[in-house]
Amino acid sequence: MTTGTDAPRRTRIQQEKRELILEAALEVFSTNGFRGSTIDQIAEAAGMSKPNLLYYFRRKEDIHETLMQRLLDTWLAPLRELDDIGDPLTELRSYIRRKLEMARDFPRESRLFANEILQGAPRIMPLLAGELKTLVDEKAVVIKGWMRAGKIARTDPWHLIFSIWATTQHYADFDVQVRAVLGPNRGGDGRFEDAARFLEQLFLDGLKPKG
Amino acid sequence: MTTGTDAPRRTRIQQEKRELILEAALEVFSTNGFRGSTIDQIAEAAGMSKPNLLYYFRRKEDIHETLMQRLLDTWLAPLRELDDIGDPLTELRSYIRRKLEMARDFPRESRLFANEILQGAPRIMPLLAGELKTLVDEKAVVIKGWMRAGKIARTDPWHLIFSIWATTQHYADFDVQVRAVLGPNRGGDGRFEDAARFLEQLFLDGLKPKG
DNA sequence: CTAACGTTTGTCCAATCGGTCAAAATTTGC
DNA sequence: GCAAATTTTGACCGATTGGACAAACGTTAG
Repeated sequence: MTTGTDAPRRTRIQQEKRELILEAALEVFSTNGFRGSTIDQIAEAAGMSKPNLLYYFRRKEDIHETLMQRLLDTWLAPLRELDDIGDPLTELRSYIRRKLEMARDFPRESRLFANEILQGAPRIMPLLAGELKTLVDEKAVVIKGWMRAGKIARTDPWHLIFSIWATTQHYADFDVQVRAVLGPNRGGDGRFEDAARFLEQLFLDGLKPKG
Repeated sequence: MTTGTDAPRRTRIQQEKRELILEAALEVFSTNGFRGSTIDQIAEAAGMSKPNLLYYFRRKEDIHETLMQRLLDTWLAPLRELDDIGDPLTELRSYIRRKLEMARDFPRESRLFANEILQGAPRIMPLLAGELKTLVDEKAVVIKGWMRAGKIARTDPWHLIFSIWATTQHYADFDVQVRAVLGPNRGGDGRFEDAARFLEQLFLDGLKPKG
């Protein structure tokens, strides 16, 4: 009731232009943060005038809000897919791989999310303590089951999920640093394959020598 | 020559007030980002008027620059300490522990750094490709030596360092999310001990069951 | 006391910001 | 073609921003 009608009933032009604006806003917001971005920047990136943009989104915050709502769904999709069918280690390995692919293919989304969290998540705090916590708690139960069954080592499921998030999203959020440190040779397109190989080994075997 | 005199020759009051301003600016910048922070906010946090603040730092950027320069040194100190003396696994374990303690004790510094990197590191890019890369390459050689000696498993030293950075700084940069997901019970002060235990196990043994 | 120096503040400014509005241009339904 | 509805724009507004500046304040050495 508070967020307007369920069926926005938009024209074809409205849908296209709104999509154009959201795409431009993702680019601008993810690199400058919310307060660091201006409506003019977004309008220019979308190829339209500022008043024209404000015809489709009345306030700057509306753009950001729409962007965040869409983002969370796609962003949590890989975790939702983590299921009890199949081998646990394989399941976890493919979750890590999927998350790393998202960091590679959707770095702007990752940075937008990181920006929001860094600043204390003022706009999505309820979602974190609600929807997100519920989902993670749910998956923690699944993982605990695997531990009880002796399929994976006993450890803390919540921190395990955190570590997967941290290591994979690092390649999107800290991409500049990763490329700078790896240098021109190793910092090229192959860095994600290297990361995938490393992470797989880390999460499966750790660092202790085989002997 | 381009950065003025080597000895700024400041009075006692100047040193104290500059320190006060930097402390206030760390608080403000780390929570709002550079563009999201105003001189007025920093001045108020430092308990002085805006023109008075501008008497000690002529431009907003000067405060940020001074802050970043100091930050990098202390931030990289744990990695510098990573040495060839002592047992490799112990050495790595204590590096992880030190980094996690820094995330716990200096979260504002971590967020300030994360903010800068997220936005493409416009102000410290030369440092990343220079000083930072040199240091990491140096330590990568040390780690490679451990691998050749059979002391730790063979893997990519650079990505190993990335994963330590990512997992430890996650508890500072994404603190709001961590606390929200862990909930009121487990999200209290004990979360860093839990994280330390988990990370130690992850980096040493991975997830494969012991059997 | 007073001159010199370092410190603090009130006032002001130009630029930029998010957002409004009425009018013009365009598309759409008939 | 034409009228209604939709889309686009130029001009504008008040608020906020980073920063300048001169005057005032305080302190200290002589």
